[in-house]
Amino acid sequence: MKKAETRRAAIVEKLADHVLEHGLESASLRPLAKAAGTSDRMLLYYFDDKSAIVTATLQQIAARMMGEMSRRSAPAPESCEKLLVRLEAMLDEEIFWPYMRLWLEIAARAARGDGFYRNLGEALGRGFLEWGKMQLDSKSEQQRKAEAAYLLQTIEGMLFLKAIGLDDVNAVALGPDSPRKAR
Amino acid sequence: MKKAETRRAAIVEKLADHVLEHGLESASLRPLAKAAGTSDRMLLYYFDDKSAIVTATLQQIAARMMGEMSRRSAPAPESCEKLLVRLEAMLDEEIFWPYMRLWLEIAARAARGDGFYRNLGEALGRGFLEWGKMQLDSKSEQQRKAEAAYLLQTIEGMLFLKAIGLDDVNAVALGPDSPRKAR
DNA sequence: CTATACACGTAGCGCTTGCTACATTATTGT
DNA sequence: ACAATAATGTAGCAAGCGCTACGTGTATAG
Repeated sequence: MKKAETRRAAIVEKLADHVLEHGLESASLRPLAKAAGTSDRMLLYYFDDKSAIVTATLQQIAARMMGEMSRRSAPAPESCEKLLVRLEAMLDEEIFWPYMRLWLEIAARAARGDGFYRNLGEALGRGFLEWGKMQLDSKSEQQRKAEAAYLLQTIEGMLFLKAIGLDDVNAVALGPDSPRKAR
Repeated sequence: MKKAETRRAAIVEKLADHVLEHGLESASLRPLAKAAGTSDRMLLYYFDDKSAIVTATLQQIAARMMGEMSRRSAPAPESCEKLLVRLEAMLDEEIFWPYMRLWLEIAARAARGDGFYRNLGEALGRGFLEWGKMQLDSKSEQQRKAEAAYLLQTIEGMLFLKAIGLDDVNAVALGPDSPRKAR
């Protein structure tokens, strides 16, 4: 009873580690089971089917990510530019990269029309918007919304370019000659 | 001799259709062969192995995409803002969506460290930068570079948000209250 | 002490994956 | 016409996929 839940939770922890390291593509039952120190048979004993396993694992990962994010919240709201600088720095922290490349995988599956990943992606995206709004010291609610949206769009663009090895382009796009800085 | 090349080219056309519609994930030999009206056996007769098939197919797709892009080049260079509007419109053309979601898949694989997709992604990204530079009427070379980078980063951000169903957020991020528009 | 529910191993099913061995038919160049 | 070569069909392999049937040991409740 209680033991089952404990064991289940321990398994999910290890599954989260594995998925963060190897992605969804290699998330098939036997490798997952091995990573969790059990068998495919037992994974399907603790969970209904594979999709339940993936759901629980991604929930765990989302929780971890949320923890990392809130640990990096500013003590007080700040300006959009300053927040962007902090987000930029986060993207370069190696701790975030596993989450980020997984995030890309989720987006790719959502783009293919998979409803599960589409809903998940939308929820996580809107979650970020809420987090962003709380960090911002915008003048109006309209502006708060617009700035949060701007930040989300921008860091996703940065994520994408980083993924394909164009970090230098990111630097230029945020540099002094960019329209972002032109005022 | 010539017949072989012709047949090969015809096959690649159909493979490109299939990959554009169903993505790389479902690009396994037997489905591909079926889409091309042949057998897995014959695919491996015309190509060395699966990776050669994928390479040829993606080359064909890149060529098609390039055609669509150049067909939409402005007659004369234009400002960064105007070009962004045109790119925004392209992203909403249904004809581009198959390319865009495939583009996301490539980025996701590149982020996972797959060298093949990393190189491909970087090459395509830099190709876009060149295209963008040619469309821009920037004042200096520095600015041309920065604006092209800005455009690439921005449309990738838009692509990402569109993928997870946040088109509304895109609209807000480009709207009047966004820092992008702040004088 | 025994009956029952839980926990887990072993083995396998039917299917798909990339790829190959072998044989056969078409199409050539001479 | 014939020999060589190109093109294609049939079958199958070993591995991996999600999932299940069936057994067995073990803990616990009556």
